[in-house]
Amino acid sequence: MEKNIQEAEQYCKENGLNFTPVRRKVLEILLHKNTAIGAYEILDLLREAGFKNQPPVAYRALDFLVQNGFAHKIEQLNSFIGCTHPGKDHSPAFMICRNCDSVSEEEALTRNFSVSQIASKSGFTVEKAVIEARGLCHSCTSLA
Amino acid sequence: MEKNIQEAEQYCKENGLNFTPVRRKVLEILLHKNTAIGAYEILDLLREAGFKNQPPVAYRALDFLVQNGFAHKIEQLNSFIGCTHPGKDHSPAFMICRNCDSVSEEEALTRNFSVSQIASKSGFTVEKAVIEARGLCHSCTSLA
DNA sequence: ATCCTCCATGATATAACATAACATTGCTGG
DNA sequence: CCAGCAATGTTATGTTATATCATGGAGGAT
Repeated sequence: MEKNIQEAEQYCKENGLNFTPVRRKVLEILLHKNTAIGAYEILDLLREAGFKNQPPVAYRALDFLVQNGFAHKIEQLNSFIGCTHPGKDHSPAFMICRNCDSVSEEEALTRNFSVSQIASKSGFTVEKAVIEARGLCHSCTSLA
Repeated sequence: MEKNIQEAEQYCKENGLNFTPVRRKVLEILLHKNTAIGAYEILDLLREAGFKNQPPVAYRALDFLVQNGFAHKIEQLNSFIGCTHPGKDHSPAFMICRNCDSVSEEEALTRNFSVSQIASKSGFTVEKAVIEARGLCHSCTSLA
């Protein structure tokens, strides 16, 4: 946990990123849970810790963390989770338990994998899968 | 398009589902676009068509359509798209173009596939992939 | 040293998305 | 007839997210 924070700090230093107190705090909050948490819950925790607590405070910090690979947004839950193995170039798959709300991040290496493979490796039983790719469709690629 | 509606109607008849006017209208709205559209935009179109337009009207119809496989929610966009090949048991993957906003639904058969496979088949260039599975984690499965 | 610019934060307001809760209607079967 | 149920009507509110403009503080250029 503390190790993850320090790695983030190191990475920011090396890459000219500003790892400010509120960004650090939000990352700490995220890493202290293994469930995804919403922006407004983060906001409450920030207030308790003495930070300002208007929505943009949380959303800005989250944007920074997501942009730089320290956190991910879980779209189905409109909430966020700390990244347990940051590294700029990964394409994660999340396994969200409907019973205990735990979220585990699995690496979908090179985007070449199958959900069932990943799930069975970790003992997860998939009931529903959301797969949404963003990019350029065939015609828009051609135009470029 | 009209064919899809009739199939939906037929399917509902066979399965004791109530394909009411507002549900039909929402499905028509969804099928007339190849982009995903938000609940409030649907609401506007419903009003124009003479339906009531409080939010629950749209959300209820959308729930029905999603429940029964006639539409899907695109989580990244908080919006909805008509299903082009309904059939109770499918596990779709969506390719969302950032340039023209088109969304294409590909079948991720048996949940055993890879995003890159699907994408290359359709000429889509993936920039980011969201993969989120819901179900039961290992420990919660054991407890059951 | 002064100023300028940039990035981050502070603060206010509002937009966009979604659901709770209760009332009403209209069908269907006893 | 009327009880029960599914769908819809209606009002209100909850939840998530962003736009916009103001302020502050660090670091570089002259």
